[in-house]
Amino acid sequence: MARAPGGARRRGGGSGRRDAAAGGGEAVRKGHWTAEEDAVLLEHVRVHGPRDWSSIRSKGFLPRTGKSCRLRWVNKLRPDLKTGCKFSAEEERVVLELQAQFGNKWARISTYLAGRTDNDVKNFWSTRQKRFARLLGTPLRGRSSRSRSARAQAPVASSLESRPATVVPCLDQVPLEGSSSGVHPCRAAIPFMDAQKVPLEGSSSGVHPCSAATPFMDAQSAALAPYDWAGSGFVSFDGALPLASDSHACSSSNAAALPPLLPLDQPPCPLLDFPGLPAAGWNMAPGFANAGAMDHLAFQELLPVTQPAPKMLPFFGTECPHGGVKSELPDAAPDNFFDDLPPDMFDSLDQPPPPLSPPATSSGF
DNA sequence: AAAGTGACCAACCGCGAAGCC
DNA sequence: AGGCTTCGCGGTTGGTCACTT
Repeated sequence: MARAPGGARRRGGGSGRRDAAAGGGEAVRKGHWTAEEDAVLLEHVRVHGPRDWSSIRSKGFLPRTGKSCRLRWVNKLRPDLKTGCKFSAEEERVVLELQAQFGNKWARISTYLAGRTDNDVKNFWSTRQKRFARLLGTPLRGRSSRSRSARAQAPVASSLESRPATVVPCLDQVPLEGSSSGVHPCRAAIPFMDAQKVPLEGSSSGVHPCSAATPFMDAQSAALAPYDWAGSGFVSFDGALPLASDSHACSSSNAAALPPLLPLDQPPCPLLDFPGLPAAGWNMAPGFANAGAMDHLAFQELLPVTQPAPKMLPFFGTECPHGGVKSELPDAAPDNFFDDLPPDMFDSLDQPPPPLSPPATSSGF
């Protein structure tokens, strides 16, 4: 949703309050950022890189805490962000699957989504949870489940994350469009898979999810997952999306003993080359053109970006005028592709994930 | 047209981890 | 080793816009 530029709105009303309390006497500005502040921050990043946030204030560049500066950079000023673009169906799918895999590790999840921040993902998920809660008539614990008016009347409860033993909404009770009755929730819940063919955990087939999932995707589903890693075990149904640095490992005879296999340990590194970058507007340090989760690495090594990073997630559709992309999956994958699914559909898979081989260190973790 | 509500978004806070001295 | 500082993350809050009633 296109919004008034930062600074147009003021949190708490007025022209941005100043907290004189924090710090040693000097007022710390809070609230929305002005264009001038953004410019100062950008200049600081240009010169020093996305680091030394505290020095921004200590050196008197901005009356903002380092924390606030970092947040502003990460969420709004980073040049590789998609701003103003809703999550596409594919992004939505990725979020769902990674959330099932990682839980509410938004920062981690966001590394797999070009141009999306943890805040984006978090907000997206939260909104989605609320939507489903409403659809299912199963109020979420916590603020998210309440309408604004209700919010004002009730104390804030626990977070979404702190839900107790998960109650997986019974899909039988959910009027799923096109869902076939009698299908195991795991099957029904994943419409882009051929529900009848997805091997269930504990099935006697002995088919490793890695090798099993892909071939069972129907043609249309496959078309919806054009990213290259979709074909190598992107989806698994044994509780967690597997991670694997070597997709060939899936074919190993002792596949069951293998670490998780999701071939995502190469996070969409530096991500997209966004034509909408303000590259011409401000001089980015070398390596910043594709700075993302790799901010620090990119800057530390000052890797010149000699060629655009591959578009890791080209399926997101056409580019938005301001640098993001619009979903372009008209009929096959409507934007509300998952809208008919219960919010906790992956909760049944949300068991403590097996020890993951951490994503490649290049991911910045 | 106004009120109510949902969706989206920006930014804050608290906490924990990591790094430094 | 322990305290302090900085940074990063997840959760939460509150504002605005858009849509519905």
